[in-house]
Amino acid sequence: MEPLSVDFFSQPTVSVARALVGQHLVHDHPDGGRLVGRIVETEAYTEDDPACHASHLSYDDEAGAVSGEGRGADLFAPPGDAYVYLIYGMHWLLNVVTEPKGTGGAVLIRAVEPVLGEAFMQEKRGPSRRPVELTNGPGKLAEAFDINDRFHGGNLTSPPLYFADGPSPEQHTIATSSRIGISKAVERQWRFYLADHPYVSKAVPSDRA
DNA sequence: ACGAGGATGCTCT
DNA sequence: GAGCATCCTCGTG
Repeated sequence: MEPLSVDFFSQPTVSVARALVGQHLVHDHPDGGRLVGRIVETEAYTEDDPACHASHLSYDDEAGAVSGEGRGADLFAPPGDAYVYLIYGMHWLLNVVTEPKGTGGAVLIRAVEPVLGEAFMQEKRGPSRRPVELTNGPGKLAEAFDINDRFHGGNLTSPPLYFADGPSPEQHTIATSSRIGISKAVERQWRFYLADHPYVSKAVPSDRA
């Protein structure tokens, strides 16, 4: 499996979010072997986006550093870097940083369909869990793939954690909606998912909540 | 099947 | 102190 390159992630965030649907997420786990999931749902977050952690920050080109304070500063990192953070005090969410260094943005990986390593994912998530519940949400897939803040700031363009080619996206219908679980910029249709796919998360988009 | 509410801790938008 | 890019359990029908 050849990793998707830095160039792939240096593109505009919304384009990357759409292009990642149908690709694979791969984790070569030291204990669990190779874990692979097909990405079925993503969301885009950009620098000028009120719902994004980078929205109140900017980049000082002279200084070559982020102006302002906050966790969102890491969204200005080089494309292909991991942005992993804790939400609701419990769940890790995996994002991949987009656009050139100095431009803030990332794509949230919201759901995948297990392709390889399902037994290990079952072990991580709990033995009595139904298969569809293993990875049909951003917190769930992080737990199933054993992803937490130890990956934050590392690159996602080489093992052990990376993205790889999947079936051509043109073979599938990619639908869009408002993003899930946000209170700002709910009008932006920046969630991308495979229409009618069973592993897409069940939550309701924020403009119809 | 579905909805309500709680868990739990970091960030400050 | 409030809000948060979530998930699970426990009610009710």
